[in-house]
Amino acid sequence: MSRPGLRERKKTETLRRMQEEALRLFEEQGYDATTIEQIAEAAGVSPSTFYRYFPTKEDVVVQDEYDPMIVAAFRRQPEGAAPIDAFRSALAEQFAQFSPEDMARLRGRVELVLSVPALRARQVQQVVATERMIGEMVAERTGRSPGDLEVRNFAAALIATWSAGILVWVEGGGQDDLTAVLGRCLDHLEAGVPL
Amino acid sequence: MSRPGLRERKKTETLRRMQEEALRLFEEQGYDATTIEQIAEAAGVSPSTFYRYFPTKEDVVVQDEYDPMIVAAFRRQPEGAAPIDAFRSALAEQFAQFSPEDMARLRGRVELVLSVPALRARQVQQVVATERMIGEMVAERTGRSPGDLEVRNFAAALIATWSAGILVWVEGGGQDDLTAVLGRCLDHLEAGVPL
DNA sequence: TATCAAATGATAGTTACTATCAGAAAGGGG
DNA sequence: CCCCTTTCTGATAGTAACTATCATTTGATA
Repeated sequence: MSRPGLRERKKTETLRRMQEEALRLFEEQGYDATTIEQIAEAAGVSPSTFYRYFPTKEDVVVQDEYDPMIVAAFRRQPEGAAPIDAFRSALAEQFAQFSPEDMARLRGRVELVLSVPALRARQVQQVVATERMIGEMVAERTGRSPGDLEVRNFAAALIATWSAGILVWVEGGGQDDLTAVLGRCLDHLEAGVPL
Repeated sequence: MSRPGLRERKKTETLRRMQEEALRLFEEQGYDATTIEQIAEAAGVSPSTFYRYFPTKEDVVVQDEYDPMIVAAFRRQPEGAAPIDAFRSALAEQFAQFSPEDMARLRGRVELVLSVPALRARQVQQVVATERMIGEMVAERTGRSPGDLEVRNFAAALIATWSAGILVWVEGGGQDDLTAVLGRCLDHLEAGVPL
């Protein structure tokens, strides 16, 4: 029953502080120019402690809570729906409950990740994991094998469209309605990406 | 007129030797367990020289000559053709002149890249660059802007399909006809990735 | 052969990351 | 309140990728 004890509170507090200071330093002096020592120093811990919380420097930035949320939303869609429609609904549901601050944070993070090669690389691993999850879910829904060429192709194309949409959205300054942009991407994909 | 002098021949020879020895060592003892020092030693050069040829350890493996070739083949396709058809032809033309040895090498390299996270990350940069080039070419052909949402989406989906096809091909042991696999992927994409 | 430019090797340094171990701090039982 | 166990932290030492710099060698050229 007992709420999180002092020990656990201290841990989450330390984690939050390290992330905050790290992002601040990255913005102030750039990602590469910021050392682990500086981050640890700013957060009032030793470098050893930093590595206990984050396996790599990149992980301070790239630790996605959104992808799993959207995958979960996808899973909640009715069984009968076409996979692409299920995904469309899942995206809409998810972003509908994002506050403007959430959107701004998302955009800021995407911009940082885009500007630092090491972070971009790390982000890709996340995306690949998400692609695999989607592939597995779709395989289950349609009664196909996860290794099926079309299942793989569907998942790959879906992720690609999703990413392209977010990129264009960020490049546009985050002014447009993200759900609408992604909707247009999905429509275009469903039509066979004609030009 | 004069053919490449001794100097240049030595350079390409050194490059080839370093790549060869690196791949051998990677296979024998693993990527991470192989140091630059060992590669340099095996190739009979100093570590300094290694870094003069390859900016990073990853670049010994990931330095694609195929992507540019396919982009060039794409560029050679008739102006009037639909972009997706142009790409289909470009792929077919390209792989048609691959020897079985080339195919085996391609497969081996893909497998190595897949198995090492650092290499996968590096490979992505290449793919992103290729995606951009395709986007620009398509924009030019269709008279649209390179930042156009549909142009971006087309390029992203195309690259995704391409990658998915190669992955499935490699997972199948490279037995299937790669051109056929990629053809099926493109057909599926053109149909709107239905499931 | 003498000269110039390019390629190489050697050295020293920075930084991300790992391994290990001793000490501090939190939790639970008497 | 004190002891004991567990968990977290800090310090130290080390590896290896990568950078910067400079002296040396080697291919090209006149």
